[in-house]
Amino acid sequence: MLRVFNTLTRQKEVFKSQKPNVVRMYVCGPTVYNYIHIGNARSIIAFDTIRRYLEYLGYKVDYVSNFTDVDDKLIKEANLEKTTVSQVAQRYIEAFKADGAKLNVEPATVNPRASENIPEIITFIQTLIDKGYAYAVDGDVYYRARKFKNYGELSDQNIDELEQGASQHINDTEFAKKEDPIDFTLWKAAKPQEIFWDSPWGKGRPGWHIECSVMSIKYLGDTLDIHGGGQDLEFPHHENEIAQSEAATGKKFANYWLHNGFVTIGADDEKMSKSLGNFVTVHELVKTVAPQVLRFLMATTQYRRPIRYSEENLADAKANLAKLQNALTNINYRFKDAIPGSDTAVEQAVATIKGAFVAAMDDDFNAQNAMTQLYELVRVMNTYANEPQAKIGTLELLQGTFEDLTNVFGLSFAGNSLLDEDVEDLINQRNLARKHKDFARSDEIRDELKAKGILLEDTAQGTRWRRA
RNA sequence: GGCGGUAUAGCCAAGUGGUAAGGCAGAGGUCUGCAAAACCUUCAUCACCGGUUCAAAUCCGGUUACCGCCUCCA
Repeated sequence: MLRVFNTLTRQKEVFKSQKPNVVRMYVCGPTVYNYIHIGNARSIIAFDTIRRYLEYLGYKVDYVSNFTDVDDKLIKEANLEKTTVSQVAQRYIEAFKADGAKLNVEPATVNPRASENIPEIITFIQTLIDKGYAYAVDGDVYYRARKFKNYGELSDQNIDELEQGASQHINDTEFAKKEDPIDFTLWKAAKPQEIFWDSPWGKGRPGWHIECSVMSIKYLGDTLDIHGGGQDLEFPHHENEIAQSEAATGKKFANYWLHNGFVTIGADDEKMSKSLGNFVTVHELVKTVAPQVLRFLMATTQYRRPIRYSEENLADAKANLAKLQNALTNINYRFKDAIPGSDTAVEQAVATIKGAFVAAMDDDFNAQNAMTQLYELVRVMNTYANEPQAKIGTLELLQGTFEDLTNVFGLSFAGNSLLDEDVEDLINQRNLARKHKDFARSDEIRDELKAKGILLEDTAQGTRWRRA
């Protein structure tokens, strides 16, 4: 039975979807004015892993994640490059999808864009005005936060205790227009030369928070099963989404709120963020680090915990990944001399491992404990790879279980493809040399292959190879 | 100021009352022509102080350090 930590209640709750076997899930996506960095990747991978586990459990997951493609930063970037907002957005949306593919992230069911949902956004804002939850001032529209009785519930904020301007990102002229400092923008009037859409309040563009309410409701319905995002979105973004959505629909917006922890960097473990400038983009990192290494590091850490970004952690991830790959390679090599049948002791061990794996993931996606089970599976695989007589049924079970479990983390391992004939020939020559105890020649061939990135291993069942 | 998070071996990290999972690195061993891979064995009393309890990393009180959010951020 799956239990998840719900930010709304600050405790683990039994997960129950509204429709049996279907999960409606919305995750806040990026503002596409730049390449995504490791911190963004963490969020994407965390929720992709959660999605994969839900799918492992048999749920169909309707997964919606937006692209914020209209906002101040995009306008600024477009001006800087002397191009249009939509061209900047298009470029980074494509980059986002390319990075995601490298990280083995499943494509979302829908990636709605703010700019493509303007009529719906305007209608939604009008509804809020009609209900008295919003007001227009000089072409801007603001949400009357204090009128929403549960404002602050998600992040446990007492409205009167909020320190105005504590984040140092306030704009005095904007505050002057608001009835109350905590009110937030739904619609923003366009300045000259800025991208705009016509609206009942004049030319302008949507505020940041409104698009998520509008698009999640449009694609997934009034009440989501799961709403996800980074911890930095709890307040005010998600608080505002709740206020907007529930004021408009009169229904609960999301049953479970999940928030992932940050990626930290440096001696003080500071949060990696664009504003601090201490970020590494995925685009850059994958030039020197295999994407799967990053995926491993992030997917195998419990999603709410912080992750320190460091050379050492990447090296650890790489070593562990090799451990997994070796186990699969070792098992794969036994098919050629295996006989039909299966070993019940191994089958029982595998069943125990799978049970413990599910129990771990059921506990708020405890990836660390789940990984412990994967390592246990690896041990069983390696031990079985040394069996004098392997059986096909057991090999298939080990191989299949390994694939199913690693797939939950979004890891996929290539089997050994056939070597070209020259390499195969060299291996045969070497084995002949070894037979004649010509170890000089034997080692020479091994070094030659090593230079090509192919490592040989002599086992009781013959020589096997793997890529370095 | 308000709200929240973190502190466990050289590193990563699980564990919320019953006597410290797992991985990497290290040490020893088995196997091997040598190697590699693998397997086996080994390696901590849990930031600090005080309290409750037969029993605490786990509960209570206090202290310290670091991080985050308070309308830019995943």
